[in-house]
Amino acid sequence: MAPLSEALTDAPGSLGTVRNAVLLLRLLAEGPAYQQLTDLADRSGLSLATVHRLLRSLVLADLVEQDPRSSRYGLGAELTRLSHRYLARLPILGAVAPYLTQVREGVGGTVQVELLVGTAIVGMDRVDGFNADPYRNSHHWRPALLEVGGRLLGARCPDERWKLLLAEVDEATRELADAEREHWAGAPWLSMISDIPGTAAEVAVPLVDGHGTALAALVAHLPSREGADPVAERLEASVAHLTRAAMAAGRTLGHG
Amino acid sequence: MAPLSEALTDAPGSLGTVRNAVLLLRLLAEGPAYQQLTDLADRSGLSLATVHRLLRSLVLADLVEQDPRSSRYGLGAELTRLSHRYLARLPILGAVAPYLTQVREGVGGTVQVELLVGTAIVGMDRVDGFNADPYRNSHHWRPALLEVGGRLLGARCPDERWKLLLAEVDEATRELADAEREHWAGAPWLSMISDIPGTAAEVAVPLVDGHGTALAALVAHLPSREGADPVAERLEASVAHLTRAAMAAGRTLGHG
DNA sequence: GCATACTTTTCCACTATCCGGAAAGGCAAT
DNA sequence: ATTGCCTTTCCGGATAGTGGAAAAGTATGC
Repeated sequence: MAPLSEALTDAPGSLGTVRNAVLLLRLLAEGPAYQQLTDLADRSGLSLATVHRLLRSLVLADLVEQDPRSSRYGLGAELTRLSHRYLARLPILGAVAPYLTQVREGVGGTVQVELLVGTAIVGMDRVDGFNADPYRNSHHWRPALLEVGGRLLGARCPDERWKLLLAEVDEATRELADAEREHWAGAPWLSMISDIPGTAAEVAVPLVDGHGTALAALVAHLPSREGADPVAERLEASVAHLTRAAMAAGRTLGHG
Repeated sequence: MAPLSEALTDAPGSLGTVRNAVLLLRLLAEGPAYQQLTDLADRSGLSLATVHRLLRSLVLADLVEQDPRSSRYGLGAELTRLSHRYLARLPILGAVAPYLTQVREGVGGTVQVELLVGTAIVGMDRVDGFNADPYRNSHHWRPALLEVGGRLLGARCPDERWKLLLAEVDEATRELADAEREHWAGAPWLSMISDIPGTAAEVAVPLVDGHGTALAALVAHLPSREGADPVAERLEASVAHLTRAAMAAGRTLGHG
């Protein structure tokens, strides 16, 4: 049976139909954009007829699209509408949004607000730097522990969730993460040499609410400028800008 | 019965459970962030027990969150992950993304890629202008026909969909839209005096694939600069930049 | 060109399971 | 303490979702 289905198999008190529908959405979310019925039936462990019925229902709801050419199935556009509604009413996003442009001014690079959802770190809002690289990975996402923002947020999660995050990465990073967790959880900011071309480093600070829980990460990408001040100095300045914005956002949030 | 439920009531060949689950998601998407069970049961026309069961299932799947304080229900974070996966694999977004920074350079204002989903126009990718207003309505969304991008895309839709769009706006814009549809559908670009503070006008061009169907709109917000060239001139220049990017994106798309 | 293999879709009887009414638990007020 | 409101659980019965198998539709081979 597919790994994903196990995670959902034993969920007492959950409607089977809903469970199966969500399972299909998850299967569609991984792998290629459009997938065939047979394959989905195989991976889900459900019968062909059931999968077909479920997908037809989801298509009717626009949560799933069927490619008219190949009649294969993929995720649907309605998901973006629901997601937008979710984000539009997320207090933390509204709280930081006004400060993002200021931070860009100070940092000079791209600034992003990242959320930890499931085991992935995803960018929810961004302000691109002035001389940003044309290759902007807007909807890219990676396992949380591979990104600086994810480490910051992941280390602050309860152990149960932390284990899930570890399971998503390779042996090397797992060891690193286990060794560094304490440090990551306590640090007021975290930096990392960036994989992104044209960017020297990325640095993140947590966005905390009135109760002290970290809701999101504010991440800046420092551009690499030849012959400019050493990275260490610019990094320090960036941290100052980020923290200031984070604290301001935290204040407007208050005790949620 | 609530207006939304009617739209879903008669959907032959759709599983009732899925239909109801989606109905609840839609109800949660409109109105306040967190809503109470009783209210949802009322609006959906379903029994309390049923709504409770459905919501519990959706919570287990992270598509819905329950506020531990008030035990009210709202949309869940998993929606953003699914939405991200959808967007990450949407060809048109990948095709324009590299050109957005160029367009910003030329236009000097914020540039956005907008999609028509349901009856709403939503921004899927954006590059903020250099002196962008701190008030950036990132996850704002409005009925399609109120925005210039929505008019461009809506007018190109089949009549059936066009009617739905009309139903979402007030009488005045409805008349305007009916009169202008032909024009909007044929125009290679469309502009409009902007409601957004600090912005003089917005202008949009369609992003078309190899078959000539408009998949999205590329929208630029021209900043208002005092004593600068008349808006008309800057608008013309912006249209040039936008069209060039749109054509380049269309080429990399090819015949999908 | 036909034949083969594969994939999607439909049909149908069965019973698993989803539904609604009603009762039981919580939580804030008055 | 009592009342009212909202959430959660319980339960029998009938609905409606399930899976096997057959049919329709499409691509691939020779």
